[in-house]
Amino acid sequence: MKNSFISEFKEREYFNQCTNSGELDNLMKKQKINAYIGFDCTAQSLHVGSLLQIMCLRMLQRYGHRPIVLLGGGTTMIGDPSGKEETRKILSTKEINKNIKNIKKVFDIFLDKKNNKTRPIFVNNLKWLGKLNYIKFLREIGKHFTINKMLSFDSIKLRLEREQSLSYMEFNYMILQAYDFLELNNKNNCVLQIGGSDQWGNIINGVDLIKRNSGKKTFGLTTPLITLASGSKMGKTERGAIWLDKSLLSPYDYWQFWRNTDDRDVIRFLKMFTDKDISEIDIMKNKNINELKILLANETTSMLHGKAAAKNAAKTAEKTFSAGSFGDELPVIKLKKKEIDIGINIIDVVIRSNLLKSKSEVRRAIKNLGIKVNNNTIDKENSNITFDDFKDNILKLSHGKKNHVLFKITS
RNA sequence: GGAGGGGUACCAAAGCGGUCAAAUGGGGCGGGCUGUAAACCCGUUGACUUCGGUCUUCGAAGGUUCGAAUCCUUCCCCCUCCA
Repeated sequence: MKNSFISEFKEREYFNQCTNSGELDNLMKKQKINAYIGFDCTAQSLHVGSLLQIMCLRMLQRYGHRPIVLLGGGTTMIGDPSGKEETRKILSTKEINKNIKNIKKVFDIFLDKKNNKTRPIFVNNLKWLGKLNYIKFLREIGKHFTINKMLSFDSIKLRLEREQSLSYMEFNYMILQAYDFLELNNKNNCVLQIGGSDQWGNIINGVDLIKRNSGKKTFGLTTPLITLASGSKMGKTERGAIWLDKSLLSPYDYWQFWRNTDDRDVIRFLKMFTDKDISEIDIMKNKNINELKILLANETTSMLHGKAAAKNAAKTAEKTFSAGSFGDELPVIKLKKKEIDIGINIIDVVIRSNLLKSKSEVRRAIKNLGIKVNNNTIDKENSNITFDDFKDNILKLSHGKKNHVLFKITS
């Protein structure tokens, strides 16, 4: 049973549901297959919420299978009602194309493009969805779907039960996704669709459609929704999404995200989000939990941003937290010499750092002893920053224990 | 179509003419303890402020009043029951 895609899939806790995992396992042992995952292109990039799916694609490659990355240029124009309370905002084609271009970069990083046998195929479903003829589509595809069944799917049912409006446009989403699978099955011999657990309904619709339309057997496989030990969804922090894009989230912040993992999630995340062998992780289990967190942060960060960036992030964290100093991965803000000559208030400096948004927040933070300059707590809100506060032209400003910014003087 | 209930800050939910920038809980943020964890304890949670105050907010728009989240009118949206 060892060393099969499905068994490792289960060991790493990627497994939620499968249309027929025994049969799929046999198939994947016997031959190399093409499998696809679709990605929504509503946002300008992907965030950790998609990371598990990306890891699935990587694993496919490791077992010699070929991943197909479907960037939903067409379906994004419709909007998946799954798990959504309201209709999504409708994006223009231009915006979607811009997003697709940027999202593709993520896969260029995570997936291996050198091996000819496993090199990923990128497709945009707008290519076929955009050309569909309505009457023809209804006659050939629409006839396989019964409204009775469509109404029973969670994505639809929940919306109707809550009497939230569901447009005819969105109602068609699952058919389009099913059609995607059919198309990929025909054109690319794709026999497996993987997705998050919320995609189950959409996926089995595709499996059914292919069966009815061409009599071929295909598979669906889903991953669980990752909830944190604290009960919340992964990847959504108050400060914003954990983007897989260094222009939206710095390597250091990405590293910090993993470093701050809840104790109870560390082993699970090592299995899910690193390439470490399961056996290796099992041995490490008893290691110091903080070392494991650092390992997790290093592994995940180097996978996305490269070894050097991970190392820098780790070094900066080490200096900032353990040595009470600072590292060069911290954000740097420039301050003009003249501004200090004139006299610049601590409140304005904090605002400039973007650590806090309003002056009231800053005043509050000062009152709560949450603002520090070079590790010294500020307790008066009407103090000024002076040249003496800069050592080697650097001033470290902190909000709380984890948020630091460096200031430098420029003439 | 008929009858009733409701829309309050990030969320849930009190308030029902002045003492309301609005109880309470959750969440967030900060402090303490620790391990950049969890749990727990404390503080804080509209904006601006010369710290005296000032300005904007309770579905939307009007009105009554010295004064409205609270009363009236119209409109929009949601929920429950009946047909």
